Amino acid sequence: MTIQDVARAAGVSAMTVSHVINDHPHVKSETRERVLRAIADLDYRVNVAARNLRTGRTGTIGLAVPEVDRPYYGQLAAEIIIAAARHNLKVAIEQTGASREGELDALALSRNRLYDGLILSTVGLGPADTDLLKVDYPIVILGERIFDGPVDHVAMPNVEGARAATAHLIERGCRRIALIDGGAQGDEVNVSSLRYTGYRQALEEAGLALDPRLVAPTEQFTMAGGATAARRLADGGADFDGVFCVTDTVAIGVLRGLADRGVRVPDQVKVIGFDNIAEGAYSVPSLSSIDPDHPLMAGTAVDLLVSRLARKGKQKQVAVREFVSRFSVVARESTGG
Amino acid sequence: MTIQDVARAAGVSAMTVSHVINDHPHVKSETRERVLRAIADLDYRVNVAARNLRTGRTGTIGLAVPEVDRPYYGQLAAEIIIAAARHNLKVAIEQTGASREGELDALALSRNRLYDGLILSTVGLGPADTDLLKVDYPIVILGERIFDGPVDHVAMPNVEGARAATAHLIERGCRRIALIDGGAQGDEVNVSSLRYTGYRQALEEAGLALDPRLVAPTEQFTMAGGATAARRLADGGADFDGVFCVTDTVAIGVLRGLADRGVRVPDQVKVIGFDNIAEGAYSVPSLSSIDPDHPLMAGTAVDLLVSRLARKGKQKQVAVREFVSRFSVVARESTGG
DNA sequence: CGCCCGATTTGTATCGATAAAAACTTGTAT
DNA sequence: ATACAAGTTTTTATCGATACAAATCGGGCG
Repeated sequence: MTIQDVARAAGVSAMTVSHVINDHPHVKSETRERVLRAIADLDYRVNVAARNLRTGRTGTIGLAVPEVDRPYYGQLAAEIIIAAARHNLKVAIEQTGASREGELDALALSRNRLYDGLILSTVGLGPADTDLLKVDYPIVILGERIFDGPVDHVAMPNVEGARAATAHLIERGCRRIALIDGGAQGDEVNVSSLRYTGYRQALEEAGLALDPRLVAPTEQFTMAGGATAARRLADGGADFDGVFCVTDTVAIGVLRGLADRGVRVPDQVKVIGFDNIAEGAYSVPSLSSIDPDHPLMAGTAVDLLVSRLARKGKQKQVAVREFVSRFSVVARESTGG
Repeated sequence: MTIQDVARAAGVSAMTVSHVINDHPHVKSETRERVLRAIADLDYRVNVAARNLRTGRTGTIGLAVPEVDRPYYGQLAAEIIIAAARHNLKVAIEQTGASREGELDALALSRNRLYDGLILSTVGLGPADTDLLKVDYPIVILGERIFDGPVDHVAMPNVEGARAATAHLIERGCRRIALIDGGAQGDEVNVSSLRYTGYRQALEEAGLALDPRLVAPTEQFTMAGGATAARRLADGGADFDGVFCVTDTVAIGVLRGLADRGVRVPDQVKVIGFDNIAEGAYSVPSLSSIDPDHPLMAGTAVDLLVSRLARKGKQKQVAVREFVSRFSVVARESTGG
């Protein structure tokens, strides 16, 4: 079942069929009808592999995220699929396992031309990998800027959001605010370090001291990690009345960890996260958070990618673009009372 | 940068390069070395579109799920990606939006030969669509059996699991057990109706009457739907001391809805879900559930698909296979006390 | 009536890899 | 030395669609 069969059935050439399929102008409507009928009769479908080979386009973009089963990334993926569909693009999802190698693998796959472009949610790649991003297909990085990277970049307002989250706790009466983050990893600039900065700034602005005993690291941004960190914090003896968690997923784990120790939220301790994942609206207590406007981020990431896809051959000298999303504070029960 | 360039650089023919790439035997190791060096020097990558066209295989399987951002499907997708990787297969995720059209679209895409096979998590397709599944590439259905469908099928032990869940509530002392499910849709066999059957059986076995006022429908299997149903139930005046929810996602919404009405879980009402999603272990209270062994289901689905991929040309007369997973009851706080 | 122009249709070459089979090597048995 | 088998490499054709360019058609106009 090829375009040739359709051509034969419709009594035209293969090229005419191709023109019909691709909505080219200059096809008599009577001919178009005949071709369309033949296509329907034979139940013909284009062979995308052949088309890809000839055109060099696949109509698919790659999305590489650490893990699809983490709510944040699942929701991000859903948004990106929606945004890509607006441009008639399919999305193939890669899991990088939050590792540098996984992210490099994702880059390598695009080089196989499986995808026309790649949206890469980085966690593991660092400034040292800048060179690896100098490839001949479009990339958009979702996450922290890779220093001087040669690619477009969509980021959250990490510092400002974290500052607002912490300020929100202060406003609600907290004075001894714990931070649960990824721990310092040298001088690296990442989600954790940026949000730590925002936390520090907010404390400073309010004239509150930063107590190192209240900074609890968790290696993984998971519910398990959050629960463990919260229990450790509660067991540590240091007094605290608020917790800012590096992500909502961690925060949900923290709510659980505090419940394990009989700490009442928000009465004794108030909790706020970052990301505004859907689950936060349904936890008990419901979770206050920073909403970085995911649909906007997803839409922007796809738009940036698409604009470079279009500009394939010609003037590829478009300046690297940087987009930082906006945010809003979503106050729910966990900081109420 | 093609295989020809590599051949030239290595001083061999394109076929020899192809043999090296595909690990064919009968390549002198000295020649292999030379080719590999040329590949590395030129940083060559195969053009998968060309390979796909020639071989008719894409190395990618499709996974069509209602929505990736629902925890159950996200976790399922993650498991399937892992299982597929064991067979060197990539997974492309489609969202069907839980609609019949979306599921049909996913089928159509495979017909475009974008994928070698399809794992389809059905919600909308019914017995009437049996014919549409008679296609020339392998399909595995994840979900309820489409009556007499011509394809392999992986299911959960819905009736037995639901019965066990309800029995668990009874065992913990519940006597007036509510059900939150998808509502009856005619005689259709689906997740909702099967789990309803299990619920009914368990009540019967325990000699408890089925009170229609305790059967609360929710159109969507979402947290929002669960919360709404729970609030309606609590407001309805009918007395109840247990709730069996059709899925964990709904159950988490139910926990929220009950909290909204000041109903204490598990003191006043015990709650159990179905699926054992990761979030259930971290909710407050943590959620009891039925664990249908997702890794086993995902692995089986991929294995079934792969076994048909291998048998492409030859004897395709392998009987349709049916796999029903096992389950276990996971008791947590929501049915404790 | 012949010419020209735009609209419509078609022929040809090609994208890059690999299947199939032919051709060439080498080693070994006769 | 000769033939043959096994190992190694190359030649040729092809997968199915589309870019490009050329051919054909159908009025309108001088």
